Amino acid sequence: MDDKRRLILDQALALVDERGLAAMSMRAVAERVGLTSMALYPYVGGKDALLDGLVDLLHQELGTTLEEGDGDWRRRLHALGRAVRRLAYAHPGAFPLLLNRSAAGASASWLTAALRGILHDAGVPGDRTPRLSRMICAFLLGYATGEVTGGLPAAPRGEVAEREFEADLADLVRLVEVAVRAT
Amino acid sequence: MDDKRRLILDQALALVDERGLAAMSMRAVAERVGLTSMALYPYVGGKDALLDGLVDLLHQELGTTLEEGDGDWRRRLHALGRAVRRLAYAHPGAFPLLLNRSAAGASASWLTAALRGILHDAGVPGDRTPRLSRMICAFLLGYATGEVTGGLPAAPRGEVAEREFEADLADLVRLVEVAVRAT
DNA sequence: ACCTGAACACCGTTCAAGT
DNA sequence: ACCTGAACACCGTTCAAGT
Repeated sequence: MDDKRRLILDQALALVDERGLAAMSMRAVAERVGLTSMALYPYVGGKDALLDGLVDLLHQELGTTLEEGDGDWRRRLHALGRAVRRLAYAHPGAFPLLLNRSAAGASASWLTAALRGILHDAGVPGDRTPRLSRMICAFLLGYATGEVTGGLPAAPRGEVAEREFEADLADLVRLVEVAVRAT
Repeated sequence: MDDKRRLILDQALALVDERGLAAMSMRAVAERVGLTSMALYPYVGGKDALLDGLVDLLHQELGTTLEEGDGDWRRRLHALGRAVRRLAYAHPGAFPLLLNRSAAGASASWLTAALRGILHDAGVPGDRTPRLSRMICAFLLGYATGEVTGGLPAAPRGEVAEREFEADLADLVRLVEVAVRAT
């Protein structure tokens, strides 16, 4: 079965959620699944590959969470930004992996594709969308990571942080509008 | 002597530069310094604290590298952005620590202070500078981290990447200008 | 004061062996 | 086919002991 691999990855993510990334040893994951650590290797292939699997899982969850609305691009950009931030708070231990590990997997390029689609619909000229989408991606991942790890200095907390993030998203919209007008 | 602590941190950073973060064990650092791992504890106090020390070292190096020019704010923002990116390429193994570990140290808030100073001189209203400076900080750290880890999808390489980053910085300048006009 | 040896409880990973 | 026991070379950290 290949859903065994999925089961292992799910349990690994749950473990990281509950006890942090440092607590995720092969042995601890195996115990959660009811196996020995050596039994995991055929399914997930070593710890490094397991971590890549978690990155993939997070990207998938982002895609699932996000209601792929066909509303106007501003609303979709807001929705994407909020989804990224929610993902960070849902998995504070695992989320930093997104920016720290190579985004080679197919589900990783989903984010880029979604972002480019939004910019396209906003009217951003085609030669500008790759760079602008990478910029926004870097901001969203960097911001959410910093919020969840405390890596960004002088970060607010709770409801204030939420309002500030909304204002940031509005600034991103403005950045896109400037790119459109500069055509 | 307290320069012994500094010597240990320097050797730890050099080790990470040469062989990656995963290779930085207490024992490996100690061997580089000519001691046993147990001798490090009084100076750096455990591995976690050593990593915090590396974060501090990177922030300090950023402050040193950056010619604190008194030119116009646009040039200073460019200089700051380039300094952050250069730091990432100088220490690709250690740089991701900046966003992944709590920025509690005094040298961490230096970056924020520098950024706020630039925005202030740009004419950004005082109640807008904290949020805008955090935005730019998140982008710079997120972008440079992603570039160095491959965590940002579809990232270009070499000289192309450099030109794209310059264009990104120009966009940041535009973002600031918009914030000034919105007063 | 500064350092080390020995020890403890853990790692990731391999591989022959079990069913 | 799927799993485990035993083993290997490593970890971080403590603490009594050395000089």
